[in-house]
Amino acid sequence: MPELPEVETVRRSLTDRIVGHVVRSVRVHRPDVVHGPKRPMDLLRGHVISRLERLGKQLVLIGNTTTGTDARCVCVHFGMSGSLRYVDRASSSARDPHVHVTWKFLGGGQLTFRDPRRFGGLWSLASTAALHRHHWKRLGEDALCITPMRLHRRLAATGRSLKAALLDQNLIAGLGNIYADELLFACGLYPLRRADSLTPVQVQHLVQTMRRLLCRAIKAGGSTIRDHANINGDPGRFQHHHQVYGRRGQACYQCQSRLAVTVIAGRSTVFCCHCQSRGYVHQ
DNA sequence: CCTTAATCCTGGAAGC
DNA sequence: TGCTTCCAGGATTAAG
Repeated sequence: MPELPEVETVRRSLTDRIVGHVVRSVRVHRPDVVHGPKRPMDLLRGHVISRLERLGKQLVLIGNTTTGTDARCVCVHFGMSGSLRYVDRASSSARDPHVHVTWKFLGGGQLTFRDPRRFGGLWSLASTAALHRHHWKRLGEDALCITPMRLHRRLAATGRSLKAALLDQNLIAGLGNIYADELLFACGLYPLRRADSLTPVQVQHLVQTMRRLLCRAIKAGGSTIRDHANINGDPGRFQHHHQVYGRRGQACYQCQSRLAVTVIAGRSTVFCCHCQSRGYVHQ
């Protein structure tokens, strides 16, 4: 379940491998995974990869034509089980039924998009302007860029729980179930507390803690629960640092009390009743 | 407009 | 062992 740190891990390592390289061919094995025009030239065939950008959990491959400057782009949603894999030289192995798109580069490199559960997909866009004007129009600010003041403004505008608000990509982009739970624990905040009840100082602490958490996770190559891996197949290591995610019923590392679980916005939410009550008034 | 719930999908784990 | 059932969840869409 790639969230911001996992996608950023992929962005950085893939940048090193494909920026400046020319896409020689594109094969779409499952057309329904691609949204928008899906001919090879729409998916960057004949383009040189100029850069890779990320907003929240979405990664975009930006290409320039070898003659012009206007850039097509391919936006990658990883969903639950999506992954990108890069090899310098493709080996002739039996086709993986979960590989939906393959790019081949001049020089022999090969990039594949694999997604067994198919919650993810690719969006083919004519330009970065189209990306920002349409595809990313409603997406919130990136979790690593948002300022305390701007997050406070957005949280203050919703009556939902803090957990539900943090998971809403239109409010803030990048957090999923893992990092939302880990963040709330790190801040000592009760997940069901109303988002609009946080003071500016509390949001400041939230943002500071969020940046630290996400940066530590990126340094560790993200969290590998089941599917996430870097482009060479290496798993992340941050799952060993999780305090609450996936630990329902186990002892809190801080106070040893049993971690509770509840469902918020359709997602199981693990938290410590004792440690996560900061500023919450019980009724 | 705001919020919640259902939907998509497969592989792994748990239960019998 | 082998079968069934359940569960995980990001983004979109529909419904309230």
